Amino acid sequence: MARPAALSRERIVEAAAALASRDGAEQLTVRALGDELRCDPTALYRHFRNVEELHRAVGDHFLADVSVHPRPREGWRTAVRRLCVELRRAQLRQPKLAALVRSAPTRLGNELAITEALLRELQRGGFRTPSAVRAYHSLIELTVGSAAIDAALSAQPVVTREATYRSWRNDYAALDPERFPSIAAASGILYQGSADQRFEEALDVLLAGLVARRK
Amino acid sequence: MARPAALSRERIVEAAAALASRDGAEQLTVRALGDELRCDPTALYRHFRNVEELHRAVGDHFLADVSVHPRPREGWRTAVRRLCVELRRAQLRQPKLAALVRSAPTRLGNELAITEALLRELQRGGFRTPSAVRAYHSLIELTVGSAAIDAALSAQPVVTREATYRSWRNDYAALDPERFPSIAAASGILYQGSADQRFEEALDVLLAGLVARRK
DNA sequence: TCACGCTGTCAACAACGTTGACAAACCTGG
DNA sequence: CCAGGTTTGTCAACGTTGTTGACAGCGTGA
Repeated sequence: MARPAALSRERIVEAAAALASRDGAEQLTVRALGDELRCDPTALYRHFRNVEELHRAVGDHFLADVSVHPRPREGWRTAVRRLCVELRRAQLRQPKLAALVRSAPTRLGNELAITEALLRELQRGGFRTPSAVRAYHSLIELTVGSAAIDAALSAQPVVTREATYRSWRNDYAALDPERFPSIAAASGILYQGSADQRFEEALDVLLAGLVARRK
Repeated sequence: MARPAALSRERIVEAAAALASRDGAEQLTVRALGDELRCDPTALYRHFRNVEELHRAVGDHFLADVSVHPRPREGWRTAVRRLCVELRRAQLRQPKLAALVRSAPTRLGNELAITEALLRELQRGGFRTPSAVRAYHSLIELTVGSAAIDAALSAQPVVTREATYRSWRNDYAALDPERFPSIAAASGILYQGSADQRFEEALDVLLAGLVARRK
C-alpha cells in the first residue's frame, strides 16, 4: 500500500465520537478533530469525502447497541416494540450524537441492520411489503422524533428533570381558567410520569392502529 | 427617537420569512438578509442580539399561523388532525427554530392556545381528562418529533430534497440482497413520496388507535 | 442651538468546510 | 536493490459564515 497510515476510518470515528459526546455534536469540527487526533485537520479528507460522510459514520457508531438478531419465541409485535424501545434508548444514551442520525438515515451497517430487522418482523407479522414500509416509516417517525424531543431533558439528572416537569405543571396551573379551561383542568396530570412512559404509551397506540390497518 | 428608522424587528422578521420560504432556511444568512432588505447586513444587530434571537422571532411569527379557533361544522377528529398538521407545518417553516422549541414547551401565548385547542377538541370527542392528556402527549410526541426529523431536509429546496430521497433509494437498492433481503425488496418504495405524506399517514394511524382506546 | 442617542455603514476578525500543490513514506516490478 | 507509482499527511489558501468596534448621519429633548 503506502505510508505507515497513522489514521484510519475507525480511529477517526472513535476520536470523533469521543469528541462529540464530550463537547457536543456542534463542536465536532474538522479542526477540532485534527487537534483530537494530533494531526493536520485536512488529513481527514484522505478517509472521508466530506464532513457529512464522517457524520454518518459517527452517527452509525453508537447504533451498534441495538440488538437486531431474531430471538426464539419472540412474537413479531414484541420484537418490533423492543426494537423501537432499544433504538430510542440508544439515542437517548448519546443525545448529542443522535442529532447526527435523526435528520437523515445513515444507510450504514448498524442502521441498515435495524431497518432490516424492523421490516423483517413486520412482514412476519403479516404486513405485505408496501404496508410494511408505511408502518416502518410511522414507527421511525415516532421513535426517532420522540428521542429528539426528550434528548435534552434526558441529559439532566432525574431530580432536576422531575423539578422541570413540576415547574411546567405549576405554570399550567397558574393560567387563567377563563381563557384556558381545558389546560387548567388538566394541569395536575400534564407531563406527569416519565418521558419513557409517554413514548411507550404512544408506541402501543400506534402499534394497535397499525395492526387494525394491516394488509 | 432617532433617525428615519428604515428597519424594525417586524420588517426584518418579515423579510427573513420571505427569504427563508423562498430560498430555504439554509439560505437565511445575515448577508443574504442584508441583500433582501437593501441595507448593510450588520444593521440587523441593532435590532437583534444575534441570529439565534432572530430565529426565535421568526419562529414565533409562524407559530401564529396555526388557527386555534373552533370552526363551525368541524368534527373533533378533523380539528385535531388539522391542528397537528398546521403545528407541524409551522415548525417546518423555521427548521432552525425547531431545535429550540422541541425540547421544552414554551408555555407561552401561541403554544398555550394550541394546547388548549387540542385538549378542548379531544374532550369534545369523548375523551375524559386523563385520557385526553395521554392522547395529547402521544399526538405532540409524534407531531413535534416528526417535525424535528424533517426539519433539516425541509430546509432544502424541493428539487434538492427529491434528489436526496432518490439517492437514499439508490443506496438501499445497491445493497446485497442476501444480507438485507427485506430492504432490497422494499428499496423502490422506501422514502417515496413526501415527508408530509408519511407524517399524515402516521397521524391517521395514531388517531385510529386513540379512538379505539378512548374512554 | 447643540449635545446626546439611535441607526446604518464599513472594515475587519475568527471560525467553518474544502481544495490543490507538495513531500515523505511505503509497496512492487524490474 | 532500486526506481516508479501510490498512498497519506502537511501546508497555504479560498470563499463562506457570524460577529464586533469605530465611524458617520440624522432626529429629538434640553
